[in-house]
Amino acid sequence: MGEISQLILKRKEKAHELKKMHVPLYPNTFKVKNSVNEIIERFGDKKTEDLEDTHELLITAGRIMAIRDFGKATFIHFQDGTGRLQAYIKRDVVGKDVYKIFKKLDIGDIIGLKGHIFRTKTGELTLLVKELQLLTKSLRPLPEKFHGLQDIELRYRQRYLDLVMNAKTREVFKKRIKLIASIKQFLQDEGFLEVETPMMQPIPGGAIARPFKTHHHALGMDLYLRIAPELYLKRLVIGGFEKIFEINRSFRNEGLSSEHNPEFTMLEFYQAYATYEDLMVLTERLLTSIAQKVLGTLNISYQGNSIDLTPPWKRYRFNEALIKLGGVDPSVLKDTPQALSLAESLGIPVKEGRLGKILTKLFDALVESKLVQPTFITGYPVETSPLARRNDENPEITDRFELFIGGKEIANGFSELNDPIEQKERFLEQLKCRELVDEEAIFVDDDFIKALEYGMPPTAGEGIGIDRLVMVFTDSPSIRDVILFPQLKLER
RNA sequence: GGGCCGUUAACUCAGGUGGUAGAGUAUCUGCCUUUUAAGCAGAGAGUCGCUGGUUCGAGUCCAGCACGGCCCA
Repeated sequence: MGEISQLILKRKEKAHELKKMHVPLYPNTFKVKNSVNEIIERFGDKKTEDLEDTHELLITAGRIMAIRDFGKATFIHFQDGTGRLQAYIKRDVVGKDVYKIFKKLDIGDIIGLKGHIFRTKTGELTLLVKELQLLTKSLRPLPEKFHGLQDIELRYRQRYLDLVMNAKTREVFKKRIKLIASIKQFLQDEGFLEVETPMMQPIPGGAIARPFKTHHHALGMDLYLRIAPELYLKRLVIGGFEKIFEINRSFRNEGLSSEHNPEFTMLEFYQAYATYEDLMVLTERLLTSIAQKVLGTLNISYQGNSIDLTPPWKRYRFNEALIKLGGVDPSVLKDTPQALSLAESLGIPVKEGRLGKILTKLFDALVESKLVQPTFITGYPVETSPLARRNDENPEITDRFELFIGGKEIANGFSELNDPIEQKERFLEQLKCRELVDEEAIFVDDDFIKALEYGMPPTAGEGIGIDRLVMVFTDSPSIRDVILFPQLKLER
Protein backbone atom coordinates (compact mmCIF):
# COMPACT_ATOMS: atom_id res chain seq x y z
CA MET A 1 0.00 0.00 0.00
CA GLY A 2 2.93 2.31 0.71
CA GLU A 3 4.22 1.58 -2.76
CA ILE A 4 1.72 3.84 -4.46
CA SER A 5 1.53 6.52 -1.83
CA GLN A 6 1.02 9.95 -3.29
CA LEU A 7 4.25 11.15 -1.72
CA ILE A 8 6.28 8.64 -3.69
CA LEU A 9 4.34 9.35 -6.87
CA LYS A 10 5.03 13.05 -6.43
CA ARG A 11 8.74 12.41 -6.03
CA LYS A 12 8.84 10.20 -9.09
CA GLU A 13 7.13 12.99 -11.02
CA LYS A 14 9.75 15.45 -9.83
CA ALA A 15 12.51 13.06 -10.79
CA HIS A 16 10.98 12.83 -14.25
CA GLU A 17 10.80 16.61 -14.56
CA LEU A 18 14.44 16.97 -13.50
CA LYS A 19 15.41 14.43 -16.10
CA LYS A 20 13.58 16.42 -18.72
CA MET A 21 15.57 19.48 -17.59
CA HIS A 22 18.73 17.43 -18.30
CA VAL A 23 19.59 17.16 -14.63
CA PRO A 24 21.27 13.80 -13.99
CA LEU A 25 19.60 12.08 -11.03
CA TYR A 26 22.50 9.86 -10.00
CA PRO A 27 25.79 11.40 -11.16
CA ASN A 28 29.00 10.11 -9.59
CA THR A 29 31.58 12.65 -10.65
CA PHE A 30 31.30 15.13 -7.77
CA LYS A 31 34.50 15.10 -5.71
CA VAL A 32 34.07 15.96 -2.04
CA LYS A 33 36.93 17.86 -0.42
CA ASN A 34 35.61 18.83 3.00
CA SER A 35 33.57 16.81 5.45
CA VAL A 36 30.99 18.54 7.59
CA ASN A 37 32.91 17.69 10.70
CA GLU A 38 36.08 19.17 9.26
CA ILE A 39 34.23 22.39 8.42
CA ILE A 40 32.78 22.63 11.91
CA GLU A 41 36.13 21.89 13.54
CA ARG A 42 37.95 24.46 11.47
CA PHE A 43 35.41 27.28 11.61
CA GLY A 44 33.12 26.42 14.50
CA ASP A 45 34.82 28.67 17.05
CA LYS A 46 35.69 31.52 14.69
CA LYS A 47 34.02 34.86 15.18
CA THR A 48 31.61 36.29 12.62
CA GLU A 49 34.13 38.96 11.54
CA ASP A 50 36.94 36.43 11.11
CA LEU A 51 34.75 34.31 8.88
CA GLU A 52 34.20 37.28 6.58
CA ASP A 53 37.87 37.08 5.65
CA THR A 54 37.56 33.40 4.80
CA HIS A 55 37.25 33.10 1.07
CA GLU A 56 38.09 29.44 0.81
CA LEU A 57 35.77 27.51 -1.47
CA LEU A 58 34.56 24.52 0.50
CA ILE A 59 33.37 21.44 -1.38
CA THR A 60 31.11 19.15 0.55
CA ALA A 61 28.09 16.90 0.20
CA GLY A 62 25.30 15.35 2.20
CA ARG A 63 21.66 14.49 2.59
CA ILE A 64 19.07 17.27 2.89
CA MET A 65 17.46 16.93 6.31
CA ALA A 66 15.39 20.11 6.54
CA ILE A 67 14.27 22.88 4.21
CA ARG A 68 13.17 26.36 5.23
CA ASP A 69 12.01 28.15 2.13
CA PHE A 70 11.77 31.93 1.89
CA GLY A 71 10.89 32.18 -1.74
CA LYS A 72 13.98 33.62 -3.30
CA ALA A 73 16.31 32.22 -0.67
CA THR A 74 16.29 29.01 1.31
CA PHE A 75 17.95 27.58 4.38
CA ILE A 76 18.59 23.87 4.51
CA HIS A 77 20.24 21.50 6.91
CA PHE A 78 22.23 18.70 5.38
CA GLN A 79 24.23 15.93 6.96
CA ASP A 80 27.03 13.62 5.94
CA GLY A 81 28.59 10.76 7.87
CA THR A 82 30.37 13.18 10.16
CA GLY A 83 27.79 15.76 11.10
CA ARG A 84 25.11 18.26 10.18
CA LEU A 85 25.49 21.76 8.80
CA GLN A 86 23.24 24.57 7.64
CA ALA A 87 23.49 25.89 4.10
CA TYR A 88 22.00 29.05 2.62
CA ILE A 89 20.96 29.03 -0.99
CA LYS A 90 20.17 32.43 -2.52
CA ARG A 91 18.76 32.80 -5.98
CA ASP A 92 20.95 35.84 -6.58
CA VAL A 93 24.06 33.80 -5.83
CA VAL A 94 23.44 30.42 -7.48
CA GLY A 95 21.54 31.86 -10.42
CA LYS A 96 17.97 31.50 -11.61
CA ASP A 97 18.40 28.19 -13.39
CA VAL A 98 20.12 26.35 -10.55
CA TYR A 99 17.64 27.79 -8.09
CA LYS A 100 14.79 26.46 -10.20
CA ILE A 101 16.34 23.00 -10.08
CA PHE A 102 16.96 23.33 -6.37
CA LYS A 103 13.28 24.07 -5.77
CA LYS A 104 12.47 20.65 -7.15
CA LEU A 105 14.67 18.89 -4.61
CA ASP A 106 13.26 17.15 -1.56
CA ILE A 107 14.24 16.35 1.98
CA GLY A 108 16.27 13.17 1.71
CA ASP A 109 17.99 14.06 -1.56
CA ILE A 110 21.77 13.96 -1.54
CA ILE A 111 23.47 17.04 -2.92
CA GLY A 112 26.96 18.35 -3.57
CA LEU A 113 27.68 21.91 -2.44
CA LYS A 114 30.42 24.44 -3.07
CA GLY A 115 30.51 27.65 -1.10
CA HIS A 116 31.95 29.89 1.57
CA ILE A 117 31.42 29.63 5.28
CA PHE A 118 29.75 32.43 7.21
CA ARG A 119 27.69 33.02 10.30
CA THR A 120 24.03 34.06 10.24
CA LYS A 121 22.40 36.77 12.32
CA THR A 122 21.48 34.13 14.87
CA GLY A 123 25.08 32.96 14.99
CA GLU A 124 24.81 29.63 13.21
CA LEU A 125 27.73 28.47 11.11
CA THR A 126 26.38 28.27 7.58
CA LEU A 127 27.60 27.49 4.10
CA LEU A 128 26.75 30.21 1.62
CA VAL A 129 26.20 28.12 -1.47
CA LYS A 130 27.79 29.22 -4.74
CA GLU A 131 27.23 26.00 -6.63
CA LEU A 132 24.87 23.16 -6.04
CA GLN A 133 24.39 19.80 -7.70
CA LEU A 134 21.97 16.95 -7.21
CA LEU A 135 23.92 13.77 -6.48
CA THR A 136 21.13 11.32 -5.63
CA LYS A 137 17.38 11.70 -5.96
CA SER A 138 15.44 10.19 -3.09
CA LEU A 139 12.07 8.66 -3.98
CA ARG A 140 10.76 7.93 -0.50
CA PRO A 141 10.05 10.51 2.18
CA LEU A 142 12.11 10.40 5.36
CA PRO A 143 10.38 10.12 8.74
CA GLU A 144 9.25 13.25 10.51
CA LYS A 145 12.02 15.71 11.33
CA PHE A 146 11.24 16.36 14.97
CA HIS A 147 10.39 13.00 16.48
CA GLY A 148 12.51 11.02 14.04
CA LEU A 149 11.86 7.33 13.64
CA GLN A 150 10.38 6.01 16.89
CA ASP A 151 8.67 2.76 15.92
CA ILE A 152 10.92 0.09 17.38
CA GLU A 153 10.09 -2.46 14.74
CA LEU A 154 10.83 -0.08 11.89
CA ARG A 155 14.06 0.99 13.56
CA TYR A 156 15.25 -2.62 13.42
CA ARG A 157 13.83 -3.54 10.03
CA GLN A 158 14.96 -0.32 8.35
CA ARG A 159 18.08 0.36 10.37
CA TYR A 160 19.35 2.69 7.64
CA LEU A 161 16.47 5.05 8.47
CA ASP A 162 17.19 4.77 12.17
CA LEU A 163 20.78 5.73 11.41
CA VAL A 164 19.81 8.65 9.18
CA MET A 165 17.28 10.04 11.64
CA ASN A 166 18.58 9.28 15.13
CA ALA A 167 21.92 10.62 16.27
CA LYS A 168 21.72 8.42 19.35
CA THR A 169 21.68 5.31 17.18
CA ARG A 170 24.67 6.50 15.20
CA GLU A 171 26.52 7.11 18.45
CA VAL A 172 25.79 3.64 19.80
CA PHE A 173 27.20 1.93 16.74
CA LYS A 174 30.19 4.23 16.48
CA LYS A 175 30.97 3.31 20.08
CA ARG A 176 30.60 -0.36 19.26
CA ILE A 177 33.03 -0.03 16.37
CA LYS A 178 35.49 1.89 18.50
CA LEU A 179 35.19 -0.58 21.34
CA ILE A 180 36.04 -3.55 19.13
CA ALA A 181 38.95 -1.69 17.55
CA SER A 182 40.23 -0.77 21.02
CA ILE A 183 40.05 -4.36 22.20
CA LYS A 184 42.04 -5.53 19.20
CA GLN A 185 44.59 -2.81 19.72
CA PHE A 186 44.96 -3.62 23.41
CA LEU A 187 45.43 -7.32 22.81
CA GLN A 188 47.84 -6.80 19.96
CA ASP A 189 49.87 -4.47 22.15
CA GLU A 190 49.95 -7.26 24.72
CA GLY A 191 51.40 -9.63 22.13
CA PHE A 192 48.24 -11.53 21.21
CA LEU A 193 47.81 -12.62 17.60
CA GLU A 194 44.41 -12.32 15.97
CA VAL A 195 43.35 -15.58 14.34
CA GLU A 196 40.35 -16.94 12.48
CA THR A 197 38.91 -20.38 13.09
CA PRO A 198 36.05 -22.26 11.42
CA MET A 199 32.52 -21.00 11.74
CA MET A 200 31.31 -24.17 10.03
CA GLN A 201 32.22 -27.11 12.18
CA PRO A 202 31.53 -30.84 11.83
CA ILE A 203 31.30 -31.08 15.63
CA PRO A 204 30.09 -27.95 17.41
CA GLY A 205 31.83 -27.63 20.75
CA GLY A 206 33.12 -25.24 23.37
CA ALA A 207 29.72 -24.52 24.89
CA ILE A 208 26.43 -26.15 25.74
CA ALA A 209 23.88 -24.91 23.23
CA ARG A 210 21.74 -26.08 20.35
CA PRO A 211 23.53 -25.41 17.07
CA PHE A 212 22.29 -24.42 13.63
CA LYS A 213 22.71 -27.25 11.17
CA THR A 214 23.54 -26.97 7.50
CA HIS A 215 24.71 -29.27 4.75
CA HIS A 216 27.67 -29.22 2.42
CA HIS A 217 26.61 -30.77 -0.86
CA ALA A 218 29.97 -31.41 -2.48
CA LEU A 219 31.37 -32.99 0.67
CA GLY A 220 28.11 -34.75 1.39
CA MET A 221 28.31 -33.89 5.06
CA ASP A 222 26.35 -32.05 7.69
CA LEU A 223 28.02 -29.03 9.22
CA TYR A 224 27.09 -26.86 12.16
CA LEU A 225 27.52 -23.15 12.67
CA ARG A 226 29.83 -22.80 15.60
CA ILE A 227 28.45 -22.22 19.07
CA ALA A 228 31.95 -21.16 20.23
CA PRO A 229 35.45 -21.03 18.75
CA GLU A 230 37.03 -22.49 21.89
CA LEU A 231 38.15 -25.95 20.79
CA TYR A 232 39.80 -24.65 17.63
CA LEU A 233 41.60 -21.89 19.48
CA LYS A 234 43.02 -24.46 21.88
CA ARG A 235 44.22 -26.52 18.93
CA LEU A 236 46.18 -23.42 17.92
CA VAL A 237 47.70 -23.15 21.39
CA ILE A 238 48.80 -26.76 21.01
CA GLY A 239 50.31 -25.76 17.69
CA GLY A 240 52.40 -23.11 19.38
CA PHE A 241 50.33 -19.97 19.00
CA GLU A 242 50.62 -19.18 22.66
CA LYS A 243 48.81 -15.85 22.84
CA ILE A 244 45.87 -15.62 20.47
CA PHE A 245 42.44 -14.06 20.20
CA GLU A 246 39.46 -14.09 17.91
CA ILE A 247 36.55 -11.65 17.76
CA ASN A 248 33.74 -12.93 15.65
CA ARG A 249 30.27 -14.36 15.46
CA SER A 250 28.99 -17.49 17.12
CA PHE A 251 25.52 -18.90 16.57
CA ARG A 252 23.06 -20.49 18.94
CA ASN A 253 19.75 -21.92 17.85
CA GLU A 254 17.79 -20.85 20.89
CA GLY A 255 15.17 -18.39 21.99
CA LEU A 256 15.45 -14.67 21.36
CA SER A 257 15.29 -12.11 24.12
CA SER A 258 16.57 -8.69 25.02
CA GLU A 259 19.85 -10.44 25.86
CA HIS A 260 19.97 -13.13 23.19
CA ASN A 261 20.34 -12.84 19.45
CA PRO A 262 20.88 -16.04 17.42
CA GLU A 263 24.15 -14.69 16.12
CA PHE A 264 26.27 -12.77 18.55
CA THR A 265 29.82 -11.53 18.81
CA MET A 266 32.31 -12.96 21.22
CA LEU A 267 35.92 -12.26 22.01
CA GLU A 268 37.88 -15.31 23.01
CA PHE A 269 41.53 -15.18 23.96
CA TYR A 270 44.04 -17.72 25.20
CA GLN A 271 47.35 -17.33 26.90
CA ALA A 272 49.73 -20.21 27.53
CA TYR A 273 51.50 -20.40 30.90
CA ALA A 274 48.85 -18.21 32.49
CA THR A 275 46.12 -19.00 35.02
CA TYR A 276 42.59 -17.75 35.49
CA GLU A 277 43.92 -15.39 38.12
CA ASP A 278 46.23 -13.79 35.59
CA LEU A 279 43.25 -13.33 33.30
CA MET A 280 41.19 -11.57 35.95
CA VAL A 281 43.90 -8.96 36.23
CA LEU A 282 44.20 -8.77 32.47
CA THR A 283 40.42 -8.34 32.19
CA GLU A 284 40.48 -5.40 34.59
CA ARG A 285 43.20 -3.79 32.54
CA LEU A 286 41.48 -4.53 29.24
CA LEU A 287 38.06 -3.18 30.19
CA THR A 288 39.34 -0.09 31.98
CA SER A 289 41.59 0.66 29.03
CA ILE A 290 38.79 0.48 26.48
CA ALA A 291 36.41 2.39 28.76
CA GLN A 292 38.93 5.22 28.84
CA LYS A 293 39.40 5.09 25.09
CA VAL A 294 35.75 4.76 24.10
CA LEU A 295 33.95 6.62 26.89
CA GLY A 296 36.75 8.67 28.42
CA THR A 297 35.73 7.64 31.92
CA LEU A 298 35.54 4.72 34.31
CA ASN A 299 32.21 5.86 35.68
CA ILE A 300 29.30 4.71 33.62
CA SER A 301 25.57 4.68 34.04
CA TYR A 302 23.52 1.66 33.10
CA GLN A 303 19.72 1.77 33.26
CA GLY A 304 19.76 4.14 36.19
CA ASN A 305 22.62 2.48 38.06
CA SER A 306 26.00 4.11 38.49
CA ILE A 307 28.85 1.74 37.81
CA ASP A 308 32.43 2.36 38.82
CA LEU A 309 34.96 0.41 36.77
CA THR A 310 37.93 1.44 38.87
CA PRO A 311 39.92 -1.69 39.71
CA PRO A 312 40.44 -3.84 41.66
CA TRP A 313 36.98 -5.31 41.25
CA LYS A 314 35.12 -7.20 43.93
CA ARG A 315 35.61 -10.94 44.07
CA TYR A 316 33.35 -13.55 45.59
CA ARG A 317 33.53 -17.28 45.58
CA PHE A 318 30.48 -18.85 43.99
CA ASN A 319 29.28 -20.38 47.27
CA GLU A 320 30.04 -17.21 49.18
CA ALA A 321 27.96 -15.17 46.74
CA LEU A 322 25.02 -17.51 47.11
CA ILE A 323 25.10 -17.12 50.89
CA LYS A 324 25.95 -13.44 51.21
CA LEU A 325 24.17 -11.97 48.20
CA GLY A 326 21.56 -14.60 47.51
CA GLY A 327 20.60 -15.18 51.12
CA VAL A 328 20.91 -18.94 50.71
CA ASP A 329 21.38 -21.01 53.86
CA PRO A 330 24.88 -22.58 53.89
CA SER A 331 23.43 -26.04 54.50
CA VAL A 332 21.71 -25.88 51.08
CA LEU A 333 25.08 -25.77 49.33
CA LYS A 334 25.92 -29.33 50.29
CA ASP A 335 22.52 -30.93 50.23
CA THR A 336 20.88 -31.77 46.91
CA PRO A 337 17.31 -32.32 48.22
CA GLN A 338 17.41 -29.02 50.10
CA ALA A 339 18.72 -27.19 47.04
CA LEU A 340 16.02 -28.80 44.94
CA SER A 341 13.23 -27.79 47.28
CA LEU A 342 14.57 -24.26 47.51
CA ALA A 343 14.59 -24.02 43.71
CA GLU A 344 11.07 -25.36 43.54
CA SER A 345 9.86 -22.98 46.22
CA LEU A 346 11.24 -20.13 44.10
CA GLY A 347 9.44 -21.43 41.04
CA ILE A 348 12.65 -22.33 39.26
CA PRO A 349 12.11 -25.43 37.16
CA VAL A 350 14.99 -27.86 37.53
CA LYS A 351 15.25 -30.54 34.93
CA GLU A 352 18.22 -32.21 36.42
CA GLY A 353 19.14 -33.30 39.87
CA ARG A 354 22.87 -32.64 40.09
CA LEU A 355 23.78 -30.22 42.85
CA GLY A 356 26.10 -28.01 40.82
CA LYS A 357 23.43 -27.44 38.17
CA ILE A 358 20.79 -26.60 40.74
CA LEU A 359 23.10 -24.17 42.51
CA THR A 360 23.86 -22.48 39.20
CA LYS A 361 20.14 -21.99 38.62
CA LEU A 362 19.80 -20.55 42.11
CA PHE A 363 22.72 -18.25 41.40
CA ASP A 364 21.11 -16.99 38.20
CA ALA A 365 17.86 -16.30 40.01
CA LEU A 366 19.12 -14.89 43.29
CA VAL A 367 22.52 -13.34 42.71
CA GLU A 368 23.14 -12.32 39.11
CA SER A 369 20.92 -9.24 39.00
CA LYS A 370 22.58 -7.92 42.16
CA LEU A 371 26.03 -7.85 40.58
CA VAL A 372 25.78 -4.31 39.26
CA GLN A 373 29.31 -3.18 40.12
CA PRO A 374 31.99 -5.17 38.29
CA THR A 375 32.37 -8.41 40.20
CA PHE A 376 34.32 -11.61 39.65
CA ILE A 377 32.70 -14.81 40.82
CA THR A 378 35.12 -17.73 41.17
CA GLY A 379 35.02 -21.40 42.02
CA TYR A 380 32.21 -22.72 39.84
CA PRO A 381 31.11 -26.34 40.30
CA VAL A 382 32.83 -28.91 38.11
CA GLU A 383 29.54 -30.18 36.64
CA THR A 384 28.86 -26.88 34.90
CA SER A 385 32.43 -26.30 33.73
CA PRO A 386 33.41 -29.27 31.54
CA LEU A 387 36.41 -27.56 29.92
CA ALA A 388 37.90 -25.97 33.04
CA ARG A 389 40.71 -27.23 35.20
CA ARG A 390 39.85 -28.64 38.60
CA ASN A 391 40.98 -26.66 41.60
CA ASP A 392 44.02 -28.28 43.22
CA GLU A 393 42.64 -28.00 46.77
CA ASN A 394 38.97 -28.62 46.12
CA PRO A 395 38.21 -31.01 43.25
CA GLU A 396 34.51 -30.14 43.38
CA ILE A 397 35.16 -26.73 41.89
CA THR A 398 37.13 -25.36 38.96
CA ASP A 399 39.70 -22.63 38.48
CA ARG A 400 37.16 -20.49 36.74
CA PHE A 401 35.63 -17.05 37.03
CA GLU A 402 32.78 -15.14 35.57
CA LEU A 403 32.64 -11.37 35.42
CA PHE A 404 29.36 -9.53 35.96
CA ILE A 405 28.68 -5.88 35.24
CA GLY A 406 25.29 -4.22 35.39
CA GLY A 407 23.70 -7.50 36.42
CA LYS A 408 24.86 -9.19 33.25
CA GLU A 409 27.36 -11.93 32.64
CA ILE A 410 30.08 -10.24 30.62
CA ALA A 411 33.02 -12.64 30.71
CA ASN A 412 33.80 -16.25 31.47
CA GLY A 413 37.38 -17.41 31.93
CA PHE A 414 39.28 -20.33 33.32
CA SER A 415 42.48 -22.24 33.55
CA GLU A 416 42.06 -24.76 30.77
CA LEU A 417 41.76 -28.45 31.41
CA ASN A 418 44.72 -29.85 29.50
CA ASP A 419 44.67 -33.44 30.76
CA PRO A 420 43.28 -35.36 27.74
CA ILE A 421 42.12 -38.34 29.78
CA GLU A 422 40.16 -36.24 32.23
CA GLN A 423 38.80 -34.15 29.39
CA LYS A 424 37.47 -37.29 27.70
CA GLU A 425 35.85 -38.39 30.96
CA ARG A 426 34.24 -34.97 31.42
CA PHE A 427 32.83 -35.09 27.91
CA LEU A 428 31.39 -38.53 28.56
CA GLU A 429 29.99 -37.44 31.91
CA GLN A 430 28.31 -34.51 30.27
CA LEU A 431 26.98 -36.75 27.54
CA LYS A 432 25.49 -39.16 30.08
CA CYS A 433 23.54 -36.43 31.80
CA ARG A 434 22.37 -34.82 28.62
CA GLU A 435 20.97 -38.09 27.34
CA LEU A 436 18.58 -38.03 30.24
CA VAL A 437 17.62 -34.46 29.75
CA ASP A 438 17.86 -33.17 26.24
CA GLU A 439 16.83 -34.37 22.87
CA GLU A 440 19.55 -32.22 21.37
CA ALA A 441 22.37 -33.69 19.37
CA ILE A 442 25.23 -34.83 21.57
CA PHE A 443 28.85 -34.57 20.57
CA VAL A 444 32.18 -35.78 21.81
CA ASP A 445 35.01 -34.19 19.89
CA ASP A 446 37.54 -37.03 19.65
CA ASP A 447 39.67 -35.02 17.29
CA PHE A 448 40.06 -32.39 20.00
CA ILE A 449 41.00 -35.09 22.53
CA LYS A 450 43.60 -36.33 20.08
CA ALA A 451 45.05 -32.83 19.84
CA LEU A 452 45.19 -32.58 23.64
CA GLU A 453 47.07 -35.89 23.73
CA TYR A 454 49.95 -34.22 21.92
CA GLY A 455 50.16 -31.85 24.88
CA MET A 456 48.68 -28.42 25.44
CA PRO A 457 50.76 -26.19 27.69
CA PRO A 458 49.08 -24.95 30.86
CA THR A 459 46.83 -22.25 29.49
CA ALA A 460 44.11 -19.87 30.55
CA GLY A 461 41.34 -18.73 28.25
CA GLU A 462 38.46 -16.33 28.36
CA GLY A 463 35.39 -15.31 26.45
CA ILE A 464 33.82 -11.86 26.56
CA GLY A 465 30.36 -11.18 25.20
CA ILE A 466 30.87 -8.12 23.04
CA ASP A 467 27.20 -7.35 22.53
CA ARG A 468 26.51 -7.26 26.24
CA LEU A 469 29.60 -5.20 26.86
CA VAL A 470 28.40 -2.69 24.29
CA MET A 471 24.98 -2.67 25.98
CA VAL A 472 26.57 -1.74 29.27
CA PHE A 473 28.88 0.84 27.68
CA THR A 474 26.06 2.52 25.74
CA ASP A 475 23.30 2.21 28.35
CA SER A 476 21.22 0.11 25.93
CA PRO A 477 18.45 -2.01 27.46
CA SER A 478 18.24 -4.53 24.61
CA ILE A 479 20.81 -6.47 22.61
CA ARG A 480 18.85 -5.41 19.51
CA ASP A 481 19.95 -1.86 20.17
CA VAL A 482 23.61 -2.80 19.72
CA ILE A 483 23.32 -5.17 16.74
CA LEU A 484 22.84 -3.34 13.45
CA PHE A 485 20.46 -5.89 11.99
CA PRO A 486 18.96 -7.97 14.81
CA GLN A 487 17.08 -11.11 13.90
CA LEU A 488 13.34 -10.56 13.41
CA LYS A 489 10.56 -12.64 11.96
CA LEU A 490 9.81 -12.12 8.32
CA GLU A 491 7.59 -9.13 7.74
CA ARG A 492 4.31 -10.04 6.09
C1' G B 1 5.64 -22.21 25.21
C1' G B 2 2.51 -18.76 28.85
C1' G B 3 0.73 -13.74 30.46
C1' C B 4 0.17 -8.52 29.57
C1' C B 5 0.52 -4.34 26.11
C1' G B 6 0.76 -2.29 21.16
C1' U B 7 -0.50 -2.08 15.57
C1' U B 8 -5.09 4.41 12.96
C1' A B 9 -2.16 9.06 6.71
C1' A B 10 4.81 8.62 4.61
C1' C B 11 6.34 9.85 10.09
C1' U B 12 4.82 11.17 15.45
C1' C B 13 0.29 10.57 17.77
C1' A B 14 -5.34 11.72 19.35
C1' G B 15 -9.85 9.11 18.66
C1' G B 16 -15.37 8.56 26.99
C1' U B 17 -20.24 4.53 27.02
C1' G B 18 -20.63 1.36 18.99
C1' G B 19 -23.28 6.07 14.59
C1' U B 20 -19.09 6.01 8.30
C1' A B 21 -11.86 9.01 11.13
C1' G B 22 -8.65 13.83 13.36
C1' A B 23 -3.99 16.90 14.68
C1' G B 24 1.19 18.14 13.97
C1' U B 25 5.18 17.11 10.68
C1' A B 26 5.80 15.83 5.57
C1' U B 27 3.46 16.78 0.53
C1' C B 28 0.92 20.28 -2.99
C1' U B 29 -0.69 25.75 -4.31
C1' G B 30 0.14 31.02 -3.13
C1' C B 31 3.19 35.02 -0.33
C1' C B 32 7.97 35.84 1.85
C1' U B 33 16.20 36.96 0.53
C1' U B 34 19.40 35.70 7.77
C1' U B 35 15.53 31.24 9.11
C1' U B 36 16.10 27.11 12.42
C1' A B 37 10.31 22.29 15.20
C1' A B 38 10.60 29.57 10.30
C1' G B 39 5.80 32.09 9.47
C1' C B 40 0.87 33.21 7.09
C1' A B 41 -3.41 31.49 3.81
C1' G B 42 -5.50 27.31 1.38
C1' A B 43 -5.64 21.99 -0.53
C1' G B 44 -4.97 16.79 -1.13
C1' A B 45 -3.80 12.40 1.52
C1' G B 46 -6.46 6.46 5.31
C1' U B 47 -8.37 -1.44 3.22
C1' C B 48 -8.05 2.06 11.20
C1' G B 49 -2.42 -5.03 11.04
C1' C B 50 -5.34 -9.47 8.76
C1' U B 51 -9.69 -12.86 8.87
C1' G B 52 -14.18 -13.99 10.87
C1' G B 53 -18.28 -12.98 14.41
C1' U B 54 -22.08 -9.94 17.24
C1' U B 55 -25.03 -5.65 15.58
C1' C B 56 -29.55 -1.88 11.63
C1' G B 57 -24.45 -0.04 12.10
C1' A B 58 -17.56 -1.88 14.40
C1' G B 59 -11.32 2.06 14.54
C1' U B 60 -14.35 1.05 19.04
C1' C B 61 -17.28 -5.18 21.40
C1' C B 62 -15.90 -10.78 20.77
C1' A B 63 -12.72 -14.83 18.61
C1' G B 64 -8.65 -16.45 15.80
C1' C B 65 -4.18 -15.20 13.28
C1' A B 66 0.29 -12.06 11.99
C1' C B 67 4.14 -8.78 13.50
C1' G B 68 6.46 -6.04 17.52
C1' G B 69 7.46 -4.86 22.83
C1' C B 70 7.77 -6.13 28.09
C1' C B 71 7.58 -9.95 31.81
C1' C B 72 7.69 -15.21 32.95
C1' A B 73 9.33 -20.22 31.52
